[in-house]
Amino acid sequence: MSLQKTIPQHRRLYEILRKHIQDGVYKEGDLLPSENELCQLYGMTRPTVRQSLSTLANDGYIRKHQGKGSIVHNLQREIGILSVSGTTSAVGDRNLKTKIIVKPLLMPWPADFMFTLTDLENESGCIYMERVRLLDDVPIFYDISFIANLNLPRITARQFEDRSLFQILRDYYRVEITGGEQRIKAIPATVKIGKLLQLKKNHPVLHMERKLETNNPGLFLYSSIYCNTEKYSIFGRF
Amino acid sequence: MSLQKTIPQHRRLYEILRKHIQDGVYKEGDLLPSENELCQLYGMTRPTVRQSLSTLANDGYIRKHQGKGSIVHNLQREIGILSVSGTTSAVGDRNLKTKIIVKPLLMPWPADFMFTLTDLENESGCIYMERVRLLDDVPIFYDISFIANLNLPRITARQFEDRSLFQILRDYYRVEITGGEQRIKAIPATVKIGKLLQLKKNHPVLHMERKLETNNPGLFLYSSIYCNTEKYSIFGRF
DNA sequence: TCATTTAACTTGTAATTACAAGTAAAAAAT
DNA sequence: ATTTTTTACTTGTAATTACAAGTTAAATGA
Repeated sequence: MSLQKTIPQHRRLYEILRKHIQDGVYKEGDLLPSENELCQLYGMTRPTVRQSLSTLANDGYIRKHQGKGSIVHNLQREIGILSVSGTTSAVGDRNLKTKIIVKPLLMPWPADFMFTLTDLENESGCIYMERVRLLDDVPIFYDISFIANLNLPRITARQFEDRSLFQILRDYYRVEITGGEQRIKAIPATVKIGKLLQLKKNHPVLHMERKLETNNPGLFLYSSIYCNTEKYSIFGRF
Repeated sequence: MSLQKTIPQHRRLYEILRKHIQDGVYKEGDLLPSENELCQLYGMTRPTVRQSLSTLANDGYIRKHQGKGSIVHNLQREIGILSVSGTTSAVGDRNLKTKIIVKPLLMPWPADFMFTLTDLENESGCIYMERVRLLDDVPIFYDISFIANLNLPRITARQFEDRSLFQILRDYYRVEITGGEQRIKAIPATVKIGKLLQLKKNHPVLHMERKLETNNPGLFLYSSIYCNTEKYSIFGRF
């Protein structure tokens, strides 16, 4: 079974423009080519172009202004609440490092998992991994991830050091995040969490439990994330 | 200047369906009338109906399935991260009470405000209020709100006890939330916060700083929210 | 009876046309 | 020179048509 037969035109243009925005071809505040120009450039009609732009706007990559145009709005932002916004200065990706605590391994799901699982998920077991992410060599996230072992061949062999989990899923398996839900709490740091995040025991830590939906029906990503919010806040747009 | 001259058809249908979903006319899991049926019912063409449904889907009220239909998906959810999801049982609105700590009053903006303000906002001053919201008589939120004093006549005279701030803005001033941003941290409770949320000093507390955008350009709602996440988590979808 | 095929739905994609409404810069008038 | 008007753009709204693709249940076959 092939993953995608034909890509719709509006999707194709969406991906082109999104990539251009992320790669900096169009920068924050820039005006995108007008709808009619895009029609000519990519040989589509306006409704098709508008569908692409509409999706881009919904995803927060651009803002549309009647009579003016589409303005790039590529704020610091990932899925839901993810990005880290430093209170002192803006943070580029260059200072972000990832340390693997537990390499990806196949195992059964924990007995009392934080989310309810489908039978299919339960049967197939999960890919488990633990990572700590550092910003300027300060540990910010302690990340425990669970993915159902569904249609992800050889994933435990991939290199997770530099690339993000999302990027790997996207590049190798064409898995895209389409939405999700999360629960957030403030909890006192346990000894283990305190050690990993270089905080004292009982220091306030942000705890997120997340379930991410993908374009692959039935495939979800689960993660339990502990955040050191001493210096940085969790930033989110909606 | 009137707030709205003519409402587009797709917007009108969107509002109708959204209201029906929220009022329970269409319940969770229900199948909405098909696009062609909606065309007939409301005298529109399919592109117009599809635009309404597309917006509803983007806002999370429905999910569309090719060949099947649009399924209502009105999960517990407000704007961004707001809803409270009890770990023990689902929480209805009936147990939610609001206690006013500081009644709405007009005052200048704080000197070192958490977000940067426009000149217009700075000149007009802000409407300030403090509230504590209780769930089953347990204080959950300590909410400090700031709104620019722009086109909101007599707002300080309104009753804020039962109704939410959002509801008042919507009903009386036609102000709708269109998006926003927020920063989240885990912090130790101060003495004041501990007192209001019935927690010991230094107990972990969730702190959210939020800026909400509205359909009224230039009008933003700001709030600083402290949450007791002992028994309840903050739940969010995206 | 059971499995397969067909038909009748559903939403998805896409081109075409027309006009409305907002924006900004050029042109004209003062 | 400054203000006003016009013009040429931009996106927004909306109807129309056609076919593709996924879903479901009825009809048909063995």
